[in-house]
Amino acid sequence: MKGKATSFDIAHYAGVSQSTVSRALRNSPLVNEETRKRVHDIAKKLNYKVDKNASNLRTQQSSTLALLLFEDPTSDESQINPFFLSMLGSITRACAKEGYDLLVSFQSASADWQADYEDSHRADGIILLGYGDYIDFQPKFKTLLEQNTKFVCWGATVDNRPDLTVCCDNYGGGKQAAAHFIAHNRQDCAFIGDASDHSPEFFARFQGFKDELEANNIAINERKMANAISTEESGYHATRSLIANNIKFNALFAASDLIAIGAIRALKEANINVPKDVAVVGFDNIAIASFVNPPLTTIEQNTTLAGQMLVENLLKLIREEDVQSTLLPPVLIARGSS
Amino acid sequence: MKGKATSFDIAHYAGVSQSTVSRALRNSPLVNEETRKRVHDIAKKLNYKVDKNASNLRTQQSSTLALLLFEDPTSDESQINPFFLSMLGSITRACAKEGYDLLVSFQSASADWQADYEDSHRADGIILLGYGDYIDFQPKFKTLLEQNTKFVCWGATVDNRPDLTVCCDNYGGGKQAAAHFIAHNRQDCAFIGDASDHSPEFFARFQGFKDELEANNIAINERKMANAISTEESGYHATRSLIANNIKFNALFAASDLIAIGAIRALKEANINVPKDVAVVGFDNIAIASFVNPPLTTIEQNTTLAGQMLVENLLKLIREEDVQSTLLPPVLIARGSS
DNA sequence: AAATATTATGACACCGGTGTCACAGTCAAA
DNA sequence: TTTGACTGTGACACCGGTGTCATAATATTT
Repeated sequence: MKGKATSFDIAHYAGVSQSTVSRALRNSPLVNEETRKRVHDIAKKLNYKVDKNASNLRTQQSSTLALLLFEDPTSDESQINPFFLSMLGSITRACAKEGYDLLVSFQSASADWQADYEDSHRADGIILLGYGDYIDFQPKFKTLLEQNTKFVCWGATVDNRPDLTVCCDNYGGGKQAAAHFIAHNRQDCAFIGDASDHSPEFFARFQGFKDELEANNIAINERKMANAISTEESGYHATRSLIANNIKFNALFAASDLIAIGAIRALKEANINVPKDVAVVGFDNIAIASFVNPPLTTIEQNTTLAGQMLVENLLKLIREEDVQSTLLPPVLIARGSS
Repeated sequence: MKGKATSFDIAHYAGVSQSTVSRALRNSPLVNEETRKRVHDIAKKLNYKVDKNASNLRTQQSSTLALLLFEDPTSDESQINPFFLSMLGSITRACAKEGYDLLVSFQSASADWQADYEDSHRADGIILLGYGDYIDFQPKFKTLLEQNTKFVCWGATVDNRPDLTVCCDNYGGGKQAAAHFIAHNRQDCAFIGDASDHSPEFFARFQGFKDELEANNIAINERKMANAISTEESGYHATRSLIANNIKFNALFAASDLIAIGAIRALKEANINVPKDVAVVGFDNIAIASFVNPPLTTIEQNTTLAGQMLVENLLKLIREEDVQSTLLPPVLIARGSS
């Protein structure tokens, strides 16, 4: 057999029409059981596989979802944020479970990616995944909505469409971090992350943290805050600058685990003991967190659930079913760093 | 505009035939520059995107590669080996650079995955990625070859087809580990991993390690070897069993970083100091390695390069160009654990 | 001016399936 | 026996592009 077998080849061998082959292979109830079996057998023998392109073209759908990963533009090119990798893993699994393929693609937030996947029928829907400056995204979200492109995003919110967002209750997570410090009698708190609204997730974490402190009559000093993006390097430098400015604190909430790990490095370097002098709490619970020294206390995001929800919600959107806004509950994992 | 725009719509607005639109959009030299521009402008205005399914169907190729990830069947369902995640990242990037999309899929080694991607024209070629029991694969490799399916694999070797394999020089890496121990005067070596040929990569690492020791007149005692798969848990238990059997050693080579990290946990628990009492060397240089305590000395595999080579070689195969067998040089990264 | 080459375009078959419609054959109800 | 329902199948248009061939219009050569 030269080239791949087509349904016509099978039709030929089975002595039926190509239409019948197509129906038989999709187990249409219209075909006779005996015919169905014969066709299936021949298909197997010829190692026949339905041509996805032809089938997708006709049915106008692809059984494929696209995952677009937006990385922090300033982060190190060579390493992907482990939190996203973990999400990627869970999304892949969730897709497989639903019988969908997953196209993975890295994008820079500024690029002209909108609808490049869905309009071209490469994918039935898009999952957007990224930290960072989602402000750039709003006009693109608008375009996507206008085109009726199906998409969900992690973290970022889309105006008036809470159903398109799956995210962790960052605000609640921030509160948990604060409550944890208060419970351990650490009231002199620092925050490292991005407290501006450039990064809505970090912002919400900070907001929850601050609100909980204030609810307990503890103010957070602006000088005890430093900006960082989600890398170890950035956390390290931010913390160093606090230390260099002789800022004192006995508790540190980092907006992500990578930041926290960098912070711990800076603290150690300055001979500040963790957790004795400064308790540190991170966010994400990436795999590394439990292996650093001391093991990192952190607010866990359930990536398995998150991936599932992203996929499920997206499929609902595709099927034009109702979708609820999805907030996942974070859980504080207490370890040695606090 | 209801529904997506097609090339006919553009043809209509541009006052040319659909054929010309198709040519213009692909910048065929056959079309007049002025026409080309006009068509492009209208396409942009209508937010037109070429339907990939139609185009792929006609051209019989998909500009897509499939990545099949085979996980250690016994490993924890919820976590993906960080080394693979890192590979996944670099493969994704390499694909993007070459203008290919990447379909990602998790598979169990035993499943009936062969050719499910390529024959169906979902992808032009397949990348196989996995540790573990590649023995199961050989018959499937045969099927793939018979079908003339293009594929490359990481680690595993395919009979008589070294060009289909990209892998790290595991044997050389093992030698480096041994040389490192010898240089630091640690001659009483243990090995944790799988020294059987179920796992060709681990086996090669062990073989190199052993050969280098023997080249220096050091024998490795079989009792100082324990089996483990590539998880922290497994490394922990294997090491514990060595300790429980009162086996003594002052150097430990783990077949992967995860195993090494588990081993360190077991050693610490038994109050054996790393690196003073036992020097530990791992393999992979996963992200976690530099953050554990003590930081792990390890044999680095260059995942960026590996991903690139896998993609490049696969594309060469697809284009029917010659491919060389590719062995990547590992590099020992000395850190605190040795 | 005629012959030839070049350029730009349209018509149309084709890729390999899916879905609709028509229809022959069988069976049950009227 | 006729009518209507049901079953299983084939013919055929269709999805939205791509590639080939024919052809009209223009430029170049003889």
